[in-house]
Amino acid sequence: MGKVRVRFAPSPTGPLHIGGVRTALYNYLFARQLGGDFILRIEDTDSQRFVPGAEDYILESLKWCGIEIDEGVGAGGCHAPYRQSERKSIYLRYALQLVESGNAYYAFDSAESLNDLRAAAENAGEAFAYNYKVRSQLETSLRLPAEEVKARIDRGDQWVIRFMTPENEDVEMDDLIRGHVTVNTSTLDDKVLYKSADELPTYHLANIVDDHLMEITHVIRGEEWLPSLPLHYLLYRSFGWTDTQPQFAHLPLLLKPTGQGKLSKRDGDKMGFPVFPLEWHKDGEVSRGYREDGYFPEAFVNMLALLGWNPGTEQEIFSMDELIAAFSLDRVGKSGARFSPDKALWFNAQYMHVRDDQELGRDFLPILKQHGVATDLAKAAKAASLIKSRATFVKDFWELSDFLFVAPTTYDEKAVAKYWKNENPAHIAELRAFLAGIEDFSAVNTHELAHTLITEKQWPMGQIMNSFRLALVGASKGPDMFEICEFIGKEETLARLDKALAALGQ
RNA sequence: GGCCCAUUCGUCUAUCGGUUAGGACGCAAGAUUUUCAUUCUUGAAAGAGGAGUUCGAUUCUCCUAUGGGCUACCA
Repeated sequence: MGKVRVRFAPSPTGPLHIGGVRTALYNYLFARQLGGDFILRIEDTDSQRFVPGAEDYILESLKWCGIEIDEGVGAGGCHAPYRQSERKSIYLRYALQLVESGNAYYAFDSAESLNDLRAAAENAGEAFAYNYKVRSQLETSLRLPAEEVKARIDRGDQWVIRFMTPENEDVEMDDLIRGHVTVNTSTLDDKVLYKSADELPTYHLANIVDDHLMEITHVIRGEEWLPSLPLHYLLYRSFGWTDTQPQFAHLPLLLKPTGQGKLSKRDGDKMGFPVFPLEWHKDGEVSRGYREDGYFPEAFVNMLALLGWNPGTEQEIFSMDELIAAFSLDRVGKSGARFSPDKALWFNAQYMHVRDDQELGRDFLPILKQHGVATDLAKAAKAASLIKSRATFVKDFWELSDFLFVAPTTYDEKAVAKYWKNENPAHIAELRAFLAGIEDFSAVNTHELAHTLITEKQWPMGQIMNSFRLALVGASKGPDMFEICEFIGKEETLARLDKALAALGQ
């Protein structure tokens, strides 16, 4: 087999949701592992549903995720253009080719007459299907004389070209994930392939023609396409392209966290988690995005990769390179995966714990500034190193470390009641005097000296340390006490102790 | 309604006929720690139901149930 070529072919009808991102990711992983090409094609054949900005959104989302486009919109390539609206001139030829070979026909039915037929069928308790049973009685080139057909077209009547689905034939299909699937063609209807109204093909035609022209070898897409796979097989056969037909893999869908149905745009807003990679603005409404919520792209990608695929080992944390090496379509599950916000949080926390301090410091700096703290990168990075093990997002940092930058103004009542009693205040006063005599205020040094003092004096360690923490932090939280001392410095440490002794009494 | 796909702890999942059915999230308990976390240990928690096939089925087949998708001149 030649070079592997896969495509991600979204429709720019709105923001990509995480299911779409996962489809792109799997395509990308598959291509990268096999040294193939990952192509981005924009399927904008529906002029009605086109949403401005959606294409940029898709591009930016892929970029944020670290999914690199080898060819296509945003990258160029020898099969350009990659936007179907810019390829519209090529599709009619192919539709006509099918008409000529007897695999498709013209249909002149109006939208109203079709609606009437549907309504009539519904009244009779059945579903209307445009298929072998009815097509010869409708306004089609199958029934109308050739001259009449030509006259109508010349006259400018609107028409569509429909695929003539063969009757009662079993289509045998193979799916890389689902295995062998058989469907009888009599259950299918004659899909519209091309419409004269806007001179545009429908998804089915454009998709097959472009995949063929772009030499796509593997089609990896969502399960919602499985029902149209027989049509696609038939289309390849009618064109005579069976020998180069791509292999198919239909991915299970992403389901709502609770309740039923596939994940949809509104779920996020309702349940308080993002369904989009990036924030999306539309008509004054804002839909949350993973990026804006503070997720690391690596964590987001890692989480998504494991939703429907697993490596068969117990490894859960994967870098993109590791995913590329480990990914395989035959380890993709068959059933829909319910998306879990909790797990997403956990993944981000895992990446947070090992995140570079400098990088975290850079992200923390503007937040500090917002709170009126003027400090430098070194301090922000140091603070990050002290608190990242208890954070999920950088946005948690301030709440977890405000005491590193601002002296407490209040003291937690419960902590006061629990620790600021008995001999403790007096011991704290003694500790304050002791610390005042220490030159080297590094955490290791103060730790050692203070521990020695407390041990020699036989003070209760837990009581003293907690009182100490209460005085410096104002609450029972935060990193190692001596790390805090080092961070705020000797002067501030002593000042806070004085303040606490004054405020809480001895 | 019709067609197609799926079904293991609450959730994501491992198992490719023989296992005390494993891991992770979440939950609970405990350990460590000067606090809060982190980390570690432990615990509760699953094969939808029914028929087959087989010496033996979570695993293979069928039926039922349930869930999902599709059923547009949308993708």
